[in-house]
Amino acid sequence: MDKDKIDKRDYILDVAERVFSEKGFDGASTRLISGEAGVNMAMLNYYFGSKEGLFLEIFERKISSFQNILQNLGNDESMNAWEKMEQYIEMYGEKIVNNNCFQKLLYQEIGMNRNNDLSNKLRDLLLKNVTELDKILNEGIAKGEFKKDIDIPMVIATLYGTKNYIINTPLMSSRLLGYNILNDKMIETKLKPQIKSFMKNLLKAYLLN
Amino acid sequence: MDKDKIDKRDYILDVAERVFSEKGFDGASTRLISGEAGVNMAMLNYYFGSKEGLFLEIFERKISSFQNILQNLGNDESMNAWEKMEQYIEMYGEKIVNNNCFQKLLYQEIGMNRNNDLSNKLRDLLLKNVTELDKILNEGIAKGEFKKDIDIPMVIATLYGTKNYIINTPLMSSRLLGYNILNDKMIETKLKPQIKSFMKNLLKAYLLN
DNA sequence: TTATTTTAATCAATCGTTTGATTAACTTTG
DNA sequence: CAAAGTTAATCAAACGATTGATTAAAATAA
Repeated sequence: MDKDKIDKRDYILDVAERVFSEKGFDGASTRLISGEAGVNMAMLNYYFGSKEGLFLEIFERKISSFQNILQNLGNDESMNAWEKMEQYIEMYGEKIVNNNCFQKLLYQEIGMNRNNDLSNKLRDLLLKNVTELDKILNEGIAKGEFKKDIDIPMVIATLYGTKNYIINTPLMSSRLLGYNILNDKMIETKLKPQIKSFMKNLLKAYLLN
Repeated sequence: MDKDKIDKRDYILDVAERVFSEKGFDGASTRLISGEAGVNMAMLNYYFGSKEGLFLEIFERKISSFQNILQNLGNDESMNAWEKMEQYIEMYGEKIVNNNCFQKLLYQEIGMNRNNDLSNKLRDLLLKNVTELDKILNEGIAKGEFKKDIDIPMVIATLYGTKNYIINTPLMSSRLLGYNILNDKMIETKLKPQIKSFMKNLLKAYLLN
């Protein structure tokens, strides 16, 4: 059946996403990925052409869902700039737990600073999200909600940098925070509320007049 | 000469540090490192035992200089907590340019979350730095300089996360900031002042009463 | 000489990929 | 309907290339 074929492709992508994020691109061998997925090694090349093709598809699968989530927020006229920021932080806090290993994989690849098609594509994708945030911050300045001298690029770097620091170095962060952030329940009950609350307080103090 | 031998060892370490941080541990083959350093491949194993031994020595070379830099600050009685924070941010801003590729290599390895001796050693080292910062923040709360409800671990994560985000994704950050942070002159004249100034303003707004 | 440093050649292991054969399901033909 | 043909899916096996590591010989220094 066609359905089964799609499911199997998707299943391989699921497994590969996990293995890549655990081991990195180089560390995740095609033998390991195919082994974990319970399929023959040759299937990876059969379905995705190459290891890099497989890697690419993992990201492309997510792109569409990334695209329009933030655009609706940016164009919403019923909220002021700070309310949009709060909403942005809420969504961003949710993603930490939901796309944990995808986010890690994403920034791991970007951190390599390769100049291949894949890396450039990923950078463009992330910059699209950044542009939405940039729009909100500029709107806040224009409307007099935010201080005039705020450093927009640095605010963006802070927002994403703090999140990445925590989820990319879980063994460090767990000792820093005092609880195990590799535990899903801890992420849900402690990390998510903590990071949302902190970011709102931090940016409220910095942005608002 | 013994001198030359030490110099050559050190030179290999310099080159390896750069290559590792550019390509990652797996991506940096012994052939590439030895080629860049202009020495025979076998020299790496002769001097450092193995590839991992070489990797380890790169970090061990830096550890001693890391140790006591911050301790002097923490024990200084002539400054109040916020002045110490400012001083901390100054030193932290300087390190961005000075130990650029070492910092990158450091967090790249920690991000792997391996459970070998090396990774555990590195985590302990970083936590030592963190402890100093923790001390300053607690002192500020105790003395009534800082708000009582500040989130200390998250402040630390923000400080290091923002820095790492910028230096680990230079191609992203350059587009975000509007200038090329791979250019040393740009780092010196623009990035360093900007990140120092921003961090002081951000934390001043969040920490101070 | 003796001891140390450096080299080229080679090792087994692993990498991503390709191959040719086989299976199963669907389509076409008679 | 049944036989023949066609297709995609899957497999074990092997490919050439590259990996980190080792060797024994050559070069250098003491």
